[in-house]
Amino acid sequence: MEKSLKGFFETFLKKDSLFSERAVLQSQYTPEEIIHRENEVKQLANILAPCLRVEKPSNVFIYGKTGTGKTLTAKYVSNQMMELAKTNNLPVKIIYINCKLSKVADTEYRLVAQLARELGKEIPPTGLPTEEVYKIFNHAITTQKMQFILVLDEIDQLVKKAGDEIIYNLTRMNAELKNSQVTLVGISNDLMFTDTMDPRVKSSLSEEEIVFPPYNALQLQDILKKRASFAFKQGVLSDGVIGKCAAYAAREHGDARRALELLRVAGEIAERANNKTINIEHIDEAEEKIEKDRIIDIVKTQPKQQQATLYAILYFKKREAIFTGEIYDVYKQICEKVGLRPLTQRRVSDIIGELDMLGIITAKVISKGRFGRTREISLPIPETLIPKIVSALEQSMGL
DNA sequence: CGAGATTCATGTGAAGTATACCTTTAGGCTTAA
DNA sequence: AAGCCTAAAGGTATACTTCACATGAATCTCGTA
Repeated sequence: MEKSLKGFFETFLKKDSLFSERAVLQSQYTPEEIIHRENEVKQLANILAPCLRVEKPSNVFIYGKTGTGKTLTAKYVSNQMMELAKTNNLPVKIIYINCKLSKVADTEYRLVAQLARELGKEIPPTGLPTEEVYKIFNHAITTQKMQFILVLDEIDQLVKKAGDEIIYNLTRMNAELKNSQVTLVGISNDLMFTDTMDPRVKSSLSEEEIVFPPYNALQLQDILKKRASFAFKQGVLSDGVIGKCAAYAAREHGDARRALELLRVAGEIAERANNKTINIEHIDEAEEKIEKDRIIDIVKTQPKQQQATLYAILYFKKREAIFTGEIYDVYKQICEKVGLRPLTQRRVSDIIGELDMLGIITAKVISKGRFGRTREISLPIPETLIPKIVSALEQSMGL
């Protein structure tokens, strides 16, 4: 056993990789230059530039669908500015926060706490009055005498969950600050979400707006080609692979992140299968794997109650439409089996809503007329994945 | 036959509760001078 | 006397419960043709 494992590692080392620089395809990677987004980069830079002269820039609201380069552009521009600020010793600080990473910034308290932590303050996970955390944050900002730019990614998630007062409070901070100023950059991929906001908040957040249109198939190809040339060794990509990736992604409203991921995973699959080149079939496989990993990951990291609820839903997998009441009955049985204290239907109803938000299930409120009113739940997940999710759930709940 | 009332099963909002965690404060004990 | 530790008091955020009311179309009711 030991020997064969050693052998495995040895051949693994000897086997030459298809990749020359895998990181280039990973989503956190920020390339040296951004193609097909020159305009947006310029716009954002123009808007934010005043802070280099220690004047307050306008707040900016950026929106566009997923994978249209919003985050990338924001990061790119902020990196450049930070660098410039550093070399010229300018008092500028940019803080980037992704509001979607739950547990990091999905309530007012958590967001402000996270902001304060970015400034090196220790904030407990609970216990302090939110007001107090604001004070700490305020203090941290005032003492540093700087231009602060807060980049709030996926801001729609935050507002949906915690209301728009947060943004109002943040924009209002400037009135009280003497030395420093705060500029907000909100990033959202939900175009409609500003409609639900208080008009005052809306207008203060979007003093400037930048819209990111989706990439078209050609632009996607350019991007993929560019990255692929860094990421892979020469000649490992078969003809048509890039085209297919781009086509896939273009179909999904021009999502470049997805296209890149597709390419990377396809590469990994090919490599693992000891293939010398990446073929079109690998792309199909990659597509499946990505979807699977994404869902399994979400499912596994859910709290127990959410898992139990989901398990109850999956119990009905064959049926098209499932109703809340049925789910709750099954859910209670599951709780008993696993030794979990069952929650009330009220709460389970909310949990179903949360699962819907996560995109694992689709829940729609319908009225069945004489037979009451309920949520109609269905699974947008491919059939083949369900057994895998079920076993992942069973494992993590100890069934 | 059709308009309006009824009804069902659950959605949904508000308010209350339990839990986990925080800071502050006041003793009580230890320690060093 | 000063310093440090601990426990109690007083406070908050979050997840959840309880209570009460809101919904909205299928079905029922009843007046009318």
